[in-house]
Amino acid sequence: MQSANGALDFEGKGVLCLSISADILRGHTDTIILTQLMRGDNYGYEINKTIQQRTDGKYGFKEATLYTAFKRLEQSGLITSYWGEDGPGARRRYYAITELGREKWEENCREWNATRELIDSLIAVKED
Amino acid sequence: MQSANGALDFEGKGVLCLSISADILRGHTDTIILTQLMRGDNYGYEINKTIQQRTDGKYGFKEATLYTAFKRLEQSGLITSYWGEDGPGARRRYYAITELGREKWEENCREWNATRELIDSLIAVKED
DNA sequence: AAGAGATACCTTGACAGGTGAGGTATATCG
DNA sequence: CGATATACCTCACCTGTCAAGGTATCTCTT
Repeated sequence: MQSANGALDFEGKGVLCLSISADILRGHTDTIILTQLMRGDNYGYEINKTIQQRTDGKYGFKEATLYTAFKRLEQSGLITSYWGEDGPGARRRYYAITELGREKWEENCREWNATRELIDSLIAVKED
Repeated sequence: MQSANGALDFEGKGVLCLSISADILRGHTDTIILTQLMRGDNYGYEINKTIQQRTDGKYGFKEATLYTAFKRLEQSGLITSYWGEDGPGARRRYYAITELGREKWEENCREWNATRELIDSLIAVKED
């Protein structure tokens, strides 16, 4: 997954990425999406835009990544989905986090804290 | 890659893992290995043992992962290898970090710092 | 001398997540 | 009417991880 220059190219489909290689974010995709849904029901396109805004355009999911993640999360019972009311623009599929999803989110956050410390200690060049 | 319970099982081949799912460490493998080599030439088995010691047995590479990583790093010109002198025990293949490897290591460390902040901001449930 | 166990390396096939490249449909604006 | 934005979806491919196998050497025990 790591590209030749170690970073993602700046490319189309409404997604902006730079500096952060895909493999490093891998494993956080689900947690990031669950986090957005902790704030309330939302639909894919909007979730991704929020993420891009929050990171000043530094990061966003590729659409394929996003929708496979939704599928995976729904099949795992962490989220549910429903079609939004017919409003203006294209139809929207809304997602809602389940109780199981909330538990998973909390677990993932704890795991992230542990991981941060772990990696910090493993990429530090120091004597034993 | 995420196992059913979201964590790695505690299993054989001299590797101890718990709590941290594999996908989360993915992308840091190369950096972790390069870090060990920043301290001096070393061989695979020892590198892995050091990592396990440093993490109090919480993390270690599976052997297959380790040796594929060495291959990948050598093919990318980030490390070189040579057979150790015939000493006691089995033969050892030593690895040394190259100048390119040092540059990559520094780049990866910078990337890690950026990633940490990024994920911290993305898994925080707060208002805009 | 035979066997167990630790050290040390390696390969193969399967699997899962990310994603480029394609697609569909609707609404708005010039 | 065409372009653009919104909004969703699928497929094939690539890459990293890893279970499960393997080989060889040395030491310690029986």
